[in-house]
Formats: sequence, C-alpha cells, structure tokens
Amino acid sequence: MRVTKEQAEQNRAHIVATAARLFRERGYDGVGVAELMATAGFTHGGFYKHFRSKADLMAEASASGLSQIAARSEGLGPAGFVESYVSREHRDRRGDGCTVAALSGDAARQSAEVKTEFAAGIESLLTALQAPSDTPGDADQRAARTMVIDMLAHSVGAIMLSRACPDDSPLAGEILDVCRKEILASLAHGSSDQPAALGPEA
Amino acid sequence: MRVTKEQAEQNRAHIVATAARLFRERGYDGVGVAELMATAGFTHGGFYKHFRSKADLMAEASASGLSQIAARSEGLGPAGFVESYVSREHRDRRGDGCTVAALSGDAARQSAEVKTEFAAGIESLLTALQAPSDTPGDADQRAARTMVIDMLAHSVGAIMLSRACPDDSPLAGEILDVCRKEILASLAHGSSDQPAALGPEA
DNA sequence: TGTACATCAGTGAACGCGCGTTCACTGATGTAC
DNA sequence: TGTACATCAGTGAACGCGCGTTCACTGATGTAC
Repeated sequence: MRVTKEQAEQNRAHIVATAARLFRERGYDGVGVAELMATAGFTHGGFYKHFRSKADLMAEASASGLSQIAARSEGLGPAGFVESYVSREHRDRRGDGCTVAALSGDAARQSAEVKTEFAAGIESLLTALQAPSDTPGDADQRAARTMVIDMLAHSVGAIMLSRACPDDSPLAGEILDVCRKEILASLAHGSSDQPAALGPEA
Repeated sequence: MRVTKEQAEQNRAHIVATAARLFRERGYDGVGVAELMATAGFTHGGFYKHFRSKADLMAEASASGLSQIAARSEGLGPAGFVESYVSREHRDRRGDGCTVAALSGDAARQSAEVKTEFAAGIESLLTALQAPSDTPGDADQRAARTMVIDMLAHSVGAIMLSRACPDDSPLAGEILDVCRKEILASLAHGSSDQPAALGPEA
C-alpha cells in the first residue's frame, strides 16, 4: 500500500485542492472528512497521515484557495477584475470562484489561524490587483492601495449580497448589474482625495 | 405545565429572537436546537411544539433579524447608516449587528426559503435606507434605488472583509477606515449617470 | 548491485459524541355544558 | 358561575445518524549493509 514520496506529496496537494473547492461550495461545516477524502479518491483513515486535524486542513485549504484567486487576478487590472468578478458566471460557480467571496462569512467565526490566512491572502490579492506600477511615489502607492481595498470590498459585497438571494430573483441580478456599473464608474472617476488614481486602463 | 396562549406566543417570539442572535454570532450550523432552547430558557423537547423543523426556524429567524436591521435603519439616511454600519463597534458585535453582514455567506448555501427571506429583507432595508422622498419622479426614484443598492453592497463587503481578518490585524481596521471614507465620499459625489442623487444630508 | 529490514501512505472498522427529531408524560389552561 | 373534560406548551429520556478521530493492519517504498 505504500506510495512513493512524490505520489504522497501529489496526493496531499490533491486533497488540499479538493478541500478548497468543497469548502467554497458548502462551507467549512458543510464538508466532512470522510466525504472530502472520498471525493479526492481515498478512504478517510489516511487523512491523519497528512493533517493533524480538520482545523489544520481548513487553514491550509483557505491559504491555497486565496493564493489561487490572487494568482488568477494578477495583471487583470482593476476594471478587468471587476468585469469578471461581479458577474453571473462568478455568482453561480461558487466552487470555482473566489475564496474570499465564498468563505469570508465563515472565516469570521473561525480560529485565528484561518483568519490569519485570510488577512495574508487578501494582502496578496491587493498586491495582485494593483497595476504593475512603474515605481511611483509614496502618495500614489497609498492612493492605489486605498482604491484597490475599496474596490475589492465593494465587489465582494456585491457577489455576496447577490448570492444570498434566490438564484432567479430579480434582486440577485439587479445587485450585480448596479454594482458592476457603479464600481467601474468609480474606478474611472478616481478616489475621494486623489485627483486620479488607477483608472480602468491603468 | 400548560401555559397561557399569550405566554406561549411570547415564548415563541423569544425563541425566534434568541435564534436570530445566536445564528448571527455562530452561523446556522453553529447553533444546535438543544443549545438554542437552553439559551432561551427552555428544554429542547418543546421546540417542535413551535416549529416543524430547525430549517423552518432558520427561515423565520432570518426574516426576524432582517426586519430588525431594516427598522433600525429607518430614517438614518445613507450617510448616517454608513457611519454606524462601517464601524469597529458593528464589526465586533456580530450578535447585535446586521443579519445581512452576519449571515449572507451562510444564506448563499441555504434553502430557497431562507434565500427568499433574505431577498425580501434586503428589499425592506433598501426601502428603509431611501430617504423619505417627497414623491419625486421615476428617474429620481430609480437613481435613489441604484445608489442605495450600491451603498449597501459596498458597506456589507467592507464589514465582511474586515471580519474575515484577525480582530487586531492592521488590515481589519484599514479596510473599515478606507471603505467608510470612500463610501461617504461616493454618497457626496453622486452616482455614475445621475447628476446628484441622495447625498449624505438627503 | 543484492538482500534484509524499517518506514509509512493508505485501508477500513471502531470509538465517543452531539446532532435533529420523536415520544410518553405532566398538569395548567381553555372549553363545553 | 361551577364542574368535567379536552387540549397542548413544556419536560426529559431516547432514537438513529453522521461527525472527527483513533487504531491495528497491509504491503510497497526507502534505507542500511
């Protein structure tokens, strides 16, 4: 039954990736160890050869999911991000979507470990979203960070609010449409005390 | 052991209110029927004299919590709402806070019944947040609604993102400060295609 | 390179526990006369 | 208004079930010589 070190590492990574997806779909409490392992193609007993507890996996799967969205957002630019993020496709595909939008509500009630991974993951996402600046001044950098934080919170709120409504309800669609338009407009207009921060084409 | 009809109704309402608070604090899955009834001051067996199932209570407690935040926001005006909503006090008191911010993440994975209550509750909140208009035209009403939807999603996103970070992390505070300021600024500037919608003093 | 042994990823049964729900029972309330 | 009986909110034990976790076991891999 033993397996090569490389295979074991691959299996472990596969379990983490499977967990990240299942957690996004159903929440941390909505996925059991046995079901997770079965979905990944194993029996549940082996779980503890890879992780000390479900809580440990929750932190690791969160970090994995968060690094995924950061990587996927790299270079999109704020406007490109908003277009794909505040969309029906994203709304309806929770398992394949953003971990922040799928699990922030759950994370708020989790251990310091999980929350620490969220803070680190959000920081990575903020970095990925700031346009690859040509080393601008401190003031510009701070304005860009402000803009990206605000834009991310705005986008996350839009998706989460829409998802809380019935899938086919008019309100669910209206929230997405209104917010996408308003967020894109605010990107074009710039922030509250900077003449013009990163616009859609920055 | 029997109790007057009035007392029974009061007890039922007390259970619903207790559930609304506990669900906000720990999520739907984080509160058991036995613990809920004990917190409300009863034994668990009586639960099914009031509700057909935990799922039924979840829908009812959601509706109750949502009507609470709508009532509490009535007449505040958008700027007043944002000041109190996007704050550390709200962030740190989940049980006493807004049901939308506390349970939207969970609601996304719940039954159509719960989601329907959320859509209805959000509509009430939107109505409560629109300034008591002096019967303006259709265009103004639509602009006001657009503004309030956008502002609510923005505020909810700010609180949820902040709550996903460790309580004492710099990022948790930064998100609130940045977003409160930006949302208030956007209220002052007006929406994307209306010259001036409801400002902070509307 | 070949042999002997230790390691350990994966298996599947078993554990205690808390969950949502059911049920027989109690006894004050509500109702019919 | 007073009496007899039905109702039903609340009690607390019990149910089956799925959870996270443990454990003895397997057998191919990795290592020491």
